[in-house]
Amino acid sequence: MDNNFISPKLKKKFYTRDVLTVARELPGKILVKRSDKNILAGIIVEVEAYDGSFDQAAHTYRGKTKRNEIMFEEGGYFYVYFTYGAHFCCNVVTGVKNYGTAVLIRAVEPIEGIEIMGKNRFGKGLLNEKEKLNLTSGPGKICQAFGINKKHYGLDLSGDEIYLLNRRKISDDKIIVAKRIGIKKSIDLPWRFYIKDNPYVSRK
DNA sequence: ATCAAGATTACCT
DNA sequence: GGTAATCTTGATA
Repeated sequence: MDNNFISPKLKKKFYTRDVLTVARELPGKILVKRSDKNILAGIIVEVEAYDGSFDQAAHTYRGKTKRNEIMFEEGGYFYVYFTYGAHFCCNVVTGVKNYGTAVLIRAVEPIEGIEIMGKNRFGKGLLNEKEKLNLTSGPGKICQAFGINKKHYGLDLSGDEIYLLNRRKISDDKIIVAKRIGIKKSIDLPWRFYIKDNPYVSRK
């Protein structure tokens, strides 16, 4: 096991800042999911910011509902939603209470528990190169590989089940800033951040 | 009660 | 490149 795992867990303070600040710093951090049976982990390589105060693509744009209520809490909670009849997507809530902001985790590079992720995604632990690249290169894929679902809605990221670990910040010249993917409103906001040339990024 | 849309993915040509 | 699959949610009546 490499020294990624001695990195400290990101604390409340990290998440309670402005959503774009947090989104910019998330690539390079490590997503961890722990259970009594195993540890799954991956380096975040792609994210998108959502801000309900004026961003029409955000789930919080039209106010609080049962589905999005956790996004109106202060930063540091896990927002999981279900979409297209098939996929869960996971987010990190940011900002202060009542802001309605979060960062969607769109892709990670798997580093721990790859065999279990393979079983969750493809029903087998031994993967070829193509399958490995397809493990967690999209928001729905991450949740399937990590076994993230509705049960994890609203988890506190300072707890022990799901959390992020710090790592050195990725330098600006290695972060690509782009328009977000898969939305039909507020499409021009440059709120997607991903690591340059990383093969696990969902799309160029 | 009904309905349309969706922060996607896998599979097709 | 394009599109079917699939069902929860939120909006409207």
